[in-house]
Amino acid sequence: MVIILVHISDIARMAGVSSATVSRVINGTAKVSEEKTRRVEEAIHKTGFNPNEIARSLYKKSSRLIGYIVPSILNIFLSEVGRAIEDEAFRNGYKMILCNSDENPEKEAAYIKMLMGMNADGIIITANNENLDEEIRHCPIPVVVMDKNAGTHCTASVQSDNYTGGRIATEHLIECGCKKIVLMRGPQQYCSSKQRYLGYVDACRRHQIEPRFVNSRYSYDEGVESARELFRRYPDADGVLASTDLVAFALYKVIYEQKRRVPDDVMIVGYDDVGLSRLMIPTLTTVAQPIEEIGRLCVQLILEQTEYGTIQQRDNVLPVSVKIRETTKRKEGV
Amino acid sequence: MVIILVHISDIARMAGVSSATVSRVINGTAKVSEEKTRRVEEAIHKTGFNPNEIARSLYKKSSRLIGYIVPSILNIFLSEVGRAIEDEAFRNGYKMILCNSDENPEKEAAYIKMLMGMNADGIIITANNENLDEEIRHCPIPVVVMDKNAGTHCTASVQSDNYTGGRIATEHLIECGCKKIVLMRGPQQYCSSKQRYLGYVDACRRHQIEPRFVNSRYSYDEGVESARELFRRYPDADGVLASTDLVAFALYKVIYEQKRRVPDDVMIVGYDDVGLSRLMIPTLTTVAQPIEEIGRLCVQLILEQTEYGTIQQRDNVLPVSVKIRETTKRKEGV
DNA sequence: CTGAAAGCGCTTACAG
DNA sequence: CTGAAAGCGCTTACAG
Repeated sequence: MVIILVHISDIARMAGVSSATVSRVINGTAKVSEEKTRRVEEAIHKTGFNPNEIARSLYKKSSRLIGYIVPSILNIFLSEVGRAIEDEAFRNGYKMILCNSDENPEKEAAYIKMLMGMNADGIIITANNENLDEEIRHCPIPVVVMDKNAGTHCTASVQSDNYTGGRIATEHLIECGCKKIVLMRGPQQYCSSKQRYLGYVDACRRHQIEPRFVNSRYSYDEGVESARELFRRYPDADGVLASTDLVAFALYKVIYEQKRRVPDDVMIVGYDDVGLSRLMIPTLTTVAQPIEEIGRLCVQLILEQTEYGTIQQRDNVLPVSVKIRETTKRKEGV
Repeated sequence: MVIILVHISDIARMAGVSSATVSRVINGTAKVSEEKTRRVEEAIHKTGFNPNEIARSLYKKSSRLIGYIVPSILNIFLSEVGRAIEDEAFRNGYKMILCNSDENPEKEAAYIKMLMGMNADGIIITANNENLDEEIRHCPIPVVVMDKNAGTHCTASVQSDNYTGGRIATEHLIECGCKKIVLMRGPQQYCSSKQRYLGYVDACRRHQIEPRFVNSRYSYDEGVESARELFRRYPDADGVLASTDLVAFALYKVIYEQKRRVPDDVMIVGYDDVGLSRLMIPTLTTVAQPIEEIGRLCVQLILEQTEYGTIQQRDNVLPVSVKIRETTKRKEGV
């Protein structure tokens, strides 16, 4: 089957006008007489003409494409943010290119270069690359950094209030009556983890509780290791703050192995509030990041920069809250 | 900060050659003298020149972009396939545009139109849209349909062997000694679900077991409903085939509520083998779809069609296998 | 081996 | 209001 592509010149010929006029009708960029408008619209309708975006992009220097660069979409939190970004992009006529970097700086650089070459309108990136700021120094398109502070060369940053997250999670456990609270502390080179740690420590201090922690990365398997270490070092722990919901899930496994009861022996608070946390058994109390809003704001910032050439607020910190579910419960007599 | 974009003409001037020669050096499309090649490469290196892909696309009518249209990336299986697609695309210098359709035909159509307008090189779609085939009839770019049979107008299809999946899952439960096996049957308008059902029924017949089923959609919440109905209708069920791993997870919840023991009272087999199935407690026996391979093949088919204008095998059915974990166990004396 | 020229399919000053 | 022309930044016949 041969499919004949129709171009703007075909429409022009059919409607007896110039290509310029057709373009004006399509984009509404200038007044066109009613009669010609009608003829153009008819021709477009009849042929199913779909303007070539690439040609338009070349002239406009904008492809209405946004790159989302993350370690991996297999990380549920990043996947949920990606969904939110894609939604907001779609609403505004943009498309999202998904880029999994595996935290590999070369892959990140390759993607940034690709996106630049494509006249992407913006990049949303979450990376732990030391050189990222240098990397995007010569990037002519807006770069929004997610989940960390804005470097010198990026356009803006969006993150949630990790300090408060760490603090209120701890306070919640304290209110529930926990005395031996242990933090599964995420990698301290991530400023999100560092902030949560600080929030945790401050809450402990304020309530005269001794801070304890084990280091924990964000993957499930490493979560299992950390959880084992946790109960080795703190066998009497009665409250645990997991670094993510997935790590909390890993913690469940160890708790199950050790036949500890939740929440009676140990209470648990996760972090992120991904969809999964509501499904776990027992359902997981967790610190909810405003995932929808994070995604929406990242896109909005890019549109703002593209449209006005500047941005109202460069560093954006979104509020978090504790979603109380079955893994925490106020103890009798507290 | 002003970023000066360098163009091919700048390189040409710096190297004292024509743009054509620069292009030839970059693309290796023709012999260029050593001396000029050196000068061009030097200029490119010095300026960090990054060719404008949009301009190239316009001429080449290929943007090296592949669209992945799915109901939602929040579906873990689709997210994992997406990761595999993106990997394979990256390896070949392609980028993936992620499109969540929410099973909304209008969104699907909008995305297909967008992708056509962008000279995308291919579309990978999984949809249950009756009119999809008509939709892509006038689509000049290759369309690979995932998880269902190829319609008349699509380029190719990729799916795993759902009939066998249903059959071997059932046989596994039978071998484990289950007598009252219930299928949580996915929507029968999906041919994948239908095939699994047929495989289940055939396995039952062959072993003189009566087929039983409850209808179940693919979401967690609907899974919970179906699981409740299941034990209402078949309180003595000793083996359950869940329609997906996520539905199996929903089943866990109901089983937990009803204090049934797994695998002693009920054995469970999931479907898909998403990462989550290995993390569940107990770990889930499931029918593994070759996720990596599905993604890779979808991309390969598009490249094949793009490169050769034809495809070796239009309908592709990939093998499945049972991954045995803790939810099934051979009963004593079987 | 190499350059001038045409062309990819649009959009927008410019002139009327 | 409208069209002819130039231009977006590349690539590739074409001619030498």
